[in-house]
Amino acid sequence: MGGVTQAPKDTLGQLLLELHVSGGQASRAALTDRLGCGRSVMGYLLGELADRSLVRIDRTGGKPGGGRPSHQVIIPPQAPTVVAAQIQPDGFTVATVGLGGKILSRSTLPLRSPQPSEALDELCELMNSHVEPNVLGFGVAVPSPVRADGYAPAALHLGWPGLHLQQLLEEHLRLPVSIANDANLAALAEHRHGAGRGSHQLLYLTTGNVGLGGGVVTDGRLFLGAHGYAIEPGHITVDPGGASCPCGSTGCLEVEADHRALLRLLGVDVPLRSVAARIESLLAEPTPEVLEAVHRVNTRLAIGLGSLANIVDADRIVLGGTLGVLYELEPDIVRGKLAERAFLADLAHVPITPGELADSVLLGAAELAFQPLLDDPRAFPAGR
Amino acid sequence: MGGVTQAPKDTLGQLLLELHVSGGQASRAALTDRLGCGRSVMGYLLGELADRSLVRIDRTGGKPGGGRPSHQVIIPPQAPTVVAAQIQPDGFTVATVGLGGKILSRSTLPLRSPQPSEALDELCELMNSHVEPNVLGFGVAVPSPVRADGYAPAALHLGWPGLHLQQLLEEHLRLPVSIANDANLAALAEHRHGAGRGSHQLLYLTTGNVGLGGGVVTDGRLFLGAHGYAIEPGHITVDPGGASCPCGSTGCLEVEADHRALLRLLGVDVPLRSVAARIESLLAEPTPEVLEAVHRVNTRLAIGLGSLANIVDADRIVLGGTLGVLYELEPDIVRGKLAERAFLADLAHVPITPGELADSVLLGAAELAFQPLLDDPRAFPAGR
DNA sequence: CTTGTTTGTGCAGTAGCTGTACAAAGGTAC
DNA sequence: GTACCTTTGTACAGCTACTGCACAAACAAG
Repeated sequence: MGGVTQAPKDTLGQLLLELHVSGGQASRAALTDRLGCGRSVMGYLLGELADRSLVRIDRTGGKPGGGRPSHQVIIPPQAPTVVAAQIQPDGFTVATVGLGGKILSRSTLPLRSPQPSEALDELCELMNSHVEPNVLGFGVAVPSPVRADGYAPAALHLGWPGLHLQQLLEEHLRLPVSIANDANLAALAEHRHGAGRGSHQLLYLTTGNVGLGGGVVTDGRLFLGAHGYAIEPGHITVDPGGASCPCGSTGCLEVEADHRALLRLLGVDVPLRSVAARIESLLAEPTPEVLEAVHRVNTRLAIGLGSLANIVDADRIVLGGTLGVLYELEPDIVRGKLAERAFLADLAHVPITPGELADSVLLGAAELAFQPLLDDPRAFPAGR
Repeated sequence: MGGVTQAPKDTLGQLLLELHVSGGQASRAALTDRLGCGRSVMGYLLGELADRSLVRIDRTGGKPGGGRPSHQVIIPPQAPTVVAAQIQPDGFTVATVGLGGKILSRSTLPLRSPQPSEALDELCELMNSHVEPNVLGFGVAVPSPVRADGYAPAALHLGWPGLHLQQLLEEHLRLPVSIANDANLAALAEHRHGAGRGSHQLLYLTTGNVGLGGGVVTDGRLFLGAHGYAIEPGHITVDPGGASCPCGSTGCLEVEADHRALLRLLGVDVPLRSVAARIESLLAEPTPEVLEAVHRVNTRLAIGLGSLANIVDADRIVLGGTLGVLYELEPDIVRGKLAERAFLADLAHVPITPGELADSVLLGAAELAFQPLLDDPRAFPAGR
């Protein structure tokens, strides 16, 4: 976990972050405004970034508007990039991502071996093949909780045992590696580049093929807790007398409201890897039975949302994946149940939106790898 | 809310905070160690603090130990103080508190009028009577959620309507006023001066006469959420089919596990203001019936703790007030149930301790008033 | 009285801003 | 086209909050 808890130390990091979340391009005047610094400071800071080939200044364009037109600040092609990887039950996705959050190239690899060591070898080979001279490091998203030291105690849905995943990967990769939980990273990505932009306290929930994960982003930083395990929304109790959960508890939100719960209500049984696809096809043209099952699941979700809202006090809630689709089938119901459970109106009157990013997890992994650069751009080679 | 979310901006604030949590006295060498700075920096910083009469250096004493004995750094009597106030259903407590967290004087006032405006007039008079030349400001703890702008939407147990409490108090007080929720402030106080010292992620729960509140302290800062309403542990759902709660929901932890819940199980009915006292007397020599009721309540509490642990990932859990007493009657039961509900062993294997402070709420209110000084000591008048 | 260890001090130096004055680049009015 | 306004970038001196180094002070052990 590469310092995601640390806020940028100085103004320079803030500037680079601002440019990064603006998609890699912004007018100099707008940046000065958003940083709240003087114009001369901006000149100094941009000089520092330019020394490190992190920005290029375009002195021509700019929209008029009365006075001298502002320069455009652009992240150039030779700026640093990172290699992001996503581990999924059925395979890997690897991508090269540039500052600004743009995916420059991507490749996928089906999981061929159930043995972690063999599978990781293949993953590392693919990741290494993405390395170019300007790659800073690797970020890896894992469908498992991840401890601050890089240990993944239980990639339940992969069938892997507890592994010192970061250490294992570092043995095969020659650049710095950071790893974290996939749902946490998706939350971070939606905050930086998606539906959570500008939020001060973002609550994010999502479902994959199985399980229900999420994350909280407070003032731009992932809420990681003491060990890195914070925000396991799938395992808050929504009904102590409910179904038993593989985690050992009963009535967890995950067993009551994830994709499998929905399929169970419908009496559908499909293999793990095609759960999400099946859900999607069912929701495309929902029958009355499907809608009723959706209603049951949404009701459970709203109970969980209520508990979370009372703890987190979010100013935005983003629902990733098909969770957003389920919500949009009956937003008023979910909002109503949330309002019942929320302790105060302010806790419930929060914008709820589906996620905006198709590759939130992958982009989040890239954010993880970019974080050291954003935290302290000056620590990176000043080059010519 | 006076900037409790802001970490000290500079090293000077960190130093003053370190001295503050050390009880107002520490050796210069120990401080240098804990700040991780050079000895010359410490000299410079102590000079800055001395210029502001915030410290006195005692060059004599010090324990030997091989080399030159280290000076003692002491907060002198003329250092700034604050006036802290606690609003309770049956009256007010007001105290003058010094740096280091020592209560210098205190007074109480029974609540004479059910009218907020009259009651607040009396409170302000008492608070003003505590003002001396070196008082920096006021901190007030309220048995209600408090919004970041000082609005208290529902002091349910006082019977007061929503009030712009901070504004109302400021009209009668001539020094800066900060207000916040009492349970949040108790959490902050236990972190700075009590059972939560040194914790990076503290989860605190407590009960008063009625209700169940708490707070989270992350890296030394109160977790306040988007509006200031974060961490209402009393209103997470522990049983959707459970008793209805005045908040409009059902099966809230508060109605299932607070003091009234315990008395309800025992068929005892006493007026609000004597609930806590009655609980205390019952627990002093518990009968088998009392123990059984305690068991029921502890079981509910553990369900809530499980949900909270899975979200917060604390490295310490502190139970304030009689919650700590209930826990200590059967710690293994609570720990066991928590382990069942926690998603991972690391989330449950957390030290659980009763609170250490008799006046946690009052001390927390003082912390609130001290915060601007700790955030930026240089902003306060230099020279003697 | 020497040696060793730990601690405080003086002072020159530096990074990272900050403010001010001014120049540049556009539009608009006449 | 020229004068004038607005907005923006630039140059440069100055400042604050550290940082590092060399050295002196205070004790204990021998």
